[in-house]
Amino acid sequence: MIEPLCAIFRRFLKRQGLKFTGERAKILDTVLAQEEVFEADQLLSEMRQGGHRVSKATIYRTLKHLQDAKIITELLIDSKQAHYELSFGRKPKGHLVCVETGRITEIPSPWLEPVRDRICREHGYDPVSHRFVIYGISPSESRADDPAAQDD
Amino acid sequence: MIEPLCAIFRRFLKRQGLKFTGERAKILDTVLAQEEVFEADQLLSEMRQGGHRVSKATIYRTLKHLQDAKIITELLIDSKQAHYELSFGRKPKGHLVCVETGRITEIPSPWLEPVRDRICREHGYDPVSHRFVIYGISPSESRADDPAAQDD
DNA sequence: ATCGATGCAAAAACTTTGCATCGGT
DNA sequence: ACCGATGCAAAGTTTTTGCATCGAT
Repeated sequence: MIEPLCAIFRRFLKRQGLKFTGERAKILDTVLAQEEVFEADQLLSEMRQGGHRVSKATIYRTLKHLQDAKIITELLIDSKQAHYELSFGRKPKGHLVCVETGRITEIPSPWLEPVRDRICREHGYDPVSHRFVIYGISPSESRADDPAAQDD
Repeated sequence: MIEPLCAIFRRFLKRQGLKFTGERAKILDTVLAQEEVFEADQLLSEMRQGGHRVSKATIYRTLKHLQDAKIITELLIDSKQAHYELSFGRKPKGHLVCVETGRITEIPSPWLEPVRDRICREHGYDPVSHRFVIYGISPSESRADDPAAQDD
């Protein structure tokens, strides 16, 4: 049986001399409800819709702790805004991003980890993590772009 | 013999009904002088040091055109700031980033392109580009972190 | 002469921070 | 009771935009 992430976060906080507050619990709940990649902003509005009042500042502060606790991971999809995903107990995934719609699809890529470790070894680095992002145009979009494509 | 990038940029601009100005020429020169990954800010200060006065706005506007012209590529190293590198006529590279020093090393990874194309095909996507970034700790840094390491 | 380009400063978008107050432990 | 956490608003960063003027074609 799996230990709930809530308990894991709680333990992490205690170890750091930090407190497990109602706000942090609510934020973690909202994070756990995310099915896909999410942003700070999105959490805020979902929480407000759910009738929970939390400040932006607390969201950002908590996201940082969740990263330290290895519960979420920051992705690098674009350089304007931070994107996160649940990562606890999961192998790092790659991401396929549609440059037209912004849609993000996870792609399993277990073979990347050995590659990363080999490259780090070659450079004398200690591996920490890695990101693999593919940009493409999703099916419906590329068809719309192509005047030669016949749809019947 | 290789056509100078300046001419390529000029042609690109003309094709788009845009103008080749002194500022754009200077910015391209400065970009071409970059040996590694660079940022908008860095270009600005290097140009000012070189006695060229350009506005931040023009730098950003020109960087956008240089990307459209495929002369530079925006990397995704962190979500705070845009990083660029010269990319004209080069295969996409991966990047090894030291999380302690911020140092960025290019890593050739020609095998990623076929992987990208296969994954795109599987999802019905048209491939556009990809990014592969490895985070690690560079040799001297990881030694400094490790109290057991003996250096003699 | 046209119409895009420039510089400046203001605005925007995202994230961080200072401070008084609140609340876990 | 202590000391970290919160909310708010202000400040910080990076990037974008409006506008009057400049300049390439």
